[in-house]
Amino acid sequence: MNEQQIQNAPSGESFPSGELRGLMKSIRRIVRSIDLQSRALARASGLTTPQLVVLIGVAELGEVTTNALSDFADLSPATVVTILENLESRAIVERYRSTADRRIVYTRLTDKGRAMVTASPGYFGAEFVDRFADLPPERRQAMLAGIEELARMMART
Amino acid sequence: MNEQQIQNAPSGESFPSGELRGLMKSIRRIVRSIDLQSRALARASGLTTPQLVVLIGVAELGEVTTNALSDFADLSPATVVTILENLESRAIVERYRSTADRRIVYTRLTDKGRAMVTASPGYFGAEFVDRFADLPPERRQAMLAGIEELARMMART
DNA sequence: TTCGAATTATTAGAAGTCAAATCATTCCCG
DNA sequence: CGGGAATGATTTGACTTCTAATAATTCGAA
Repeated sequence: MNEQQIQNAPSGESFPSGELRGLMKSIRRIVRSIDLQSRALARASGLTTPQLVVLIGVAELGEVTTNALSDFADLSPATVVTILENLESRAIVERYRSTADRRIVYTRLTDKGRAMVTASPGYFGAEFVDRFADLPPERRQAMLAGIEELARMMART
Repeated sequence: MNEQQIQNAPSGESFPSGELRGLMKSIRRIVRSIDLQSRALARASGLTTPQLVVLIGVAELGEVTTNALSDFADLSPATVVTILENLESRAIVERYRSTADRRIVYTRLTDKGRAMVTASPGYFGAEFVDRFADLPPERRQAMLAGIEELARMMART
């Protein structure tokens, strides 16, 4: 009878059993919303959300390694490679091996990539941004603090 | 210059431009954590997180339609069908058409499925559950409220 | 009654993601 | 020096998810 069974065997635990249920429900809604938003973004701009995150990573970090982008974008190195190959095939980024250490591959923006970053849409849909902007600042802060804490607690599992 | 460009053109907007950046970062960490946790869960128990969510949906809703499970699990109907076919092939659920309305396919647990639900692990890893349990109740509440609000705002976009 | 619209489920096809294995290169210690 | 360990990137293979199109059935209004 391990700790995880708290959801099925709630009695005597240190917090209400429904909390993790509700948390999973909210997370699933967020995950799906992000997925749908990413597909909509791709239809509209040609970039999925992860592609956009990686692209902005390249814009911010300059000449950057695959692993650094993996950390920045919270994606596995394998996935970053897939995304970079896609962006490279569209001439949005270019890649080249370091001469000092030939294991390392640097990625940087092309001119076209710079233009795309400048013109890039935001991560979120306009409806969401509007709703977010309408919240009182303290509500926004509370929300952000909650999400950050959750992210911190879930990572490194 | 549309609303979404707030992240790139922060000046004169109604909230700090970094907030959406931080929000996306947190969401990406959560999405990835859930994905990794789902894979770990699958290795340990043979069920991914979405499969477990659907299975619990069947357990709670009884004889249930594909669309009802789609709402419950926050997955497209197509994905629910994929998951149900998998669970059916493993004799965890069984499916049959309604005689009253032959468009409808009901799903219910088998005996094996009932046993799996009883023995099922929780959605989250033990480390997370422990950390969550250690939070003061008001922190947990604040976190849940923030996540729920975000989920509400992001859905229906 | 009948036929077009709506509903329910499914299939087909396309992307994205990760773990594990692998390749190339560099580091470092004996 | 020389060779095993570490590092960085990539490939392989499997899986999940979605949209769009399709099939089957039922509903409802003329």
